Amino acid sequence: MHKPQIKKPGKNLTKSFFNRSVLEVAPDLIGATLLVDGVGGRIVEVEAYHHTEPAAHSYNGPTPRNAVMFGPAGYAYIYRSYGIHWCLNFVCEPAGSAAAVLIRALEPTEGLPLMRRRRGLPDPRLLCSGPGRLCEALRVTAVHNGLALDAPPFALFAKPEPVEIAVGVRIGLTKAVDKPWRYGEKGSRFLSKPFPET
DNA sequence: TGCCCGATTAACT
DNA sequence: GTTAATCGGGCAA
Repeated sequence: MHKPQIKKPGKNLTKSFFNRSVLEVAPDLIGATLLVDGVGGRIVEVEAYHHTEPAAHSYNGPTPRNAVMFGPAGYAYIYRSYGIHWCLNFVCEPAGSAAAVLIRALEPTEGLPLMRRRRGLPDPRLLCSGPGRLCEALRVTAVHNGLALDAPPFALFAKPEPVEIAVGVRIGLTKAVDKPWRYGEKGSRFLSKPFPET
């Protein structure tokens, strides 16, 4: 009689969600839920990249590594960072824009024991607070490069309610350092770095 | 072919 | 605050 209710964090995100300006999609992702094989949490920090600015991997045109960025919206672009870490991006805008959103931090909600084991650290704040960290916690690697975001192993749900957004400059760059294309949930304790107070 | 450096992290002092 | 770890992309030669 009582129907077991799967509590969805929000409505499923489709490819059309990503087929917009990367500067609209990026803040819209704050508060959305990202799961990989059922493990993940709420997105609390992202950065936008676009081929027209020199900080983007796509700035110098297509290569084997960044090919996915030049494809259609709604797919995962994954690259190796500093020879050590993996970083996860969502491709946005019509094919050829080579625009993407880097997922920088999650608030862990699903599969915490598994994430703790993968990370080897008990502190929930250190599970997904950084692009390399969250890829390790969700076990995202090159095998996910080019996969659609609206099909397993990915699951994405829109934010169920509005979120207060903080804006700042992107982290770890030497080029185009002044663009305010970093977005986060204001006051979140799961950011890779705090946003400077206004 | 060789060289430099990066959308990072953790373990140091 | 500093630095080692570690490797593929991109460019010069």
